[in-house]
Amino acid sequence: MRILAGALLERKSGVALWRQIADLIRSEIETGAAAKNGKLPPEMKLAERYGVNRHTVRAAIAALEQEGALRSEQGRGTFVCMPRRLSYPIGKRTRFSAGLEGQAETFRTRLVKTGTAKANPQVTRALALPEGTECVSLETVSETDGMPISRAISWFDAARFGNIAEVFAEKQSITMALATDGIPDYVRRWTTIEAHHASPDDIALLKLSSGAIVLVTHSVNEDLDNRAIQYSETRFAADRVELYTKLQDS
Amino acid sequence: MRILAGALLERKSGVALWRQIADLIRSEIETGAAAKNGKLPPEMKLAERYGVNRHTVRAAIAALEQEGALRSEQGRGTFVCMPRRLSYPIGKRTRFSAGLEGQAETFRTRLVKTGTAKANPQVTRALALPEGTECVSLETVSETDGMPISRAISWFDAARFGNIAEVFAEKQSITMALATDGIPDYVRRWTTIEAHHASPDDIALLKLSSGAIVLVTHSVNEDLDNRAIQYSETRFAADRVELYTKLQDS
DNA sequence: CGTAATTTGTCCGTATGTATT
DNA sequence: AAATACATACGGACAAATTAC
Repeated sequence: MRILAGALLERKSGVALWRQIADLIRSEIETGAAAKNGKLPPEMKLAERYGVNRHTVRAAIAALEQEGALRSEQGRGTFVCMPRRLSYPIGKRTRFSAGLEGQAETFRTRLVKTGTAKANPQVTRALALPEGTECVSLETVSETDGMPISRAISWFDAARFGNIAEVFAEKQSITMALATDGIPDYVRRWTTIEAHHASPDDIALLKLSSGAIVLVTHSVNEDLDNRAIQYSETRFAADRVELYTKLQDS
Repeated sequence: MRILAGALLERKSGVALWRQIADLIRSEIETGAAAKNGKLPPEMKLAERYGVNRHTVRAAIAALEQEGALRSEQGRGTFVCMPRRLSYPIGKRTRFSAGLEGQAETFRTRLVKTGTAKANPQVTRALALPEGTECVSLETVSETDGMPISRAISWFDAARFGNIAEVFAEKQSITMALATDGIPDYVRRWTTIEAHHASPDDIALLKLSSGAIVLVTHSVNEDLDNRAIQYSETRFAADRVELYTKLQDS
């Protein structure tokens, strides 16, 4: 019956079967295991494979259609419309769109929220500022081809970059906003990488499913005089990206 | 107070309420918003805050207990037990115990399994060997202070390092085993980083609870003549480590 | 010290949603 | 389409352990 699926699907896990199957199909699409030539097996075959009823598979497919990963056509079949995992380089010269060049058609970073406030110690320590310094925060969501890839909160010293939110709103790029503010170039000083369960905010902004994972990086960028100018927390949808580093100094 | 929760919690969304609340509490623990002095508010207060029944909160807490984030004691309360993360540097000169120096008392890498076989294409490509080349694999588990931190599978060209398993068994260190085999020094060429749900093997070997996360790195080490000598997959317990990189080349 | 208040653990029952047959 | 089984969520009651007074 459902002996095989019994190993993969859990029945009282708090997640409905159709949603688990949706998650499964999504991840199988990513590894290329589910779909030959971009076409999914028939619903009956899938129901058999997962050891569930056809109606349950249909609910899963409906959800994936809703979120844009699949498109099914009566009489023809169900087809994949979903990108593969992107490889995001974290190096000395980390830039969002430049790093993903060639892996997607369009790039966009959208401003979600901005504010100015006394920064918490974590931020001021990273930026080497006195505790309690006023900082500007920029909350953004980055997308490639309409799919959210990551969201970030960045902090800047309000005394030097008080207007960065407005400049960003115009230029749509932090690199360009910094250039306008007298920072022609900058490099990544360090990056820490953690993995966490997605928070409710992650789930909403990155369009994740509950139980999804995010790769969380904290990083500091510095100008060419080695002065810290930007501290960021970036949260990547872990099933859409891998991070990548090449030959690095100790 | 339950107006707020009403905006965050969705009923009939395919995800059980108790699971959504578990996600919420987990993220609040991480930001430190949920627990004062490491103690969670009483179940009744939480139920009130989220606008649900106490039993639903209990289900959420039980899930977080299962995954190792909370511990509740009858009559006393529910307490946070998220361990502090070790910071594991991935740099040009990545070494296990040297990297964690000062963060723990004892370090140990234990050999779990070893074998020789035709390597799969992923391995041979990384090592720049002809497809189907015989490779030695070493499966290890690394611990600090008795707590498993990571496990790794490393592959070496069998023609050059056919005896590395025996040498490792004696030396208890890959660096020393390579030195014995004529590799006085080596550097990290590249690293990719992904995050996944823990596999059954991860759960067993790293003593994780079900539902835990692993940080998965793939990496290649090369000798001083830039010849690839070692390809590794390392799986870190994500709630015990963060990865760290400093100033790195493009 | 004992007693009451707090807080978690367990049991019952009922209504509704989900999945299969 | 209907019957069945199970999971989810709620409500209440009381027991057991700990803490406060």
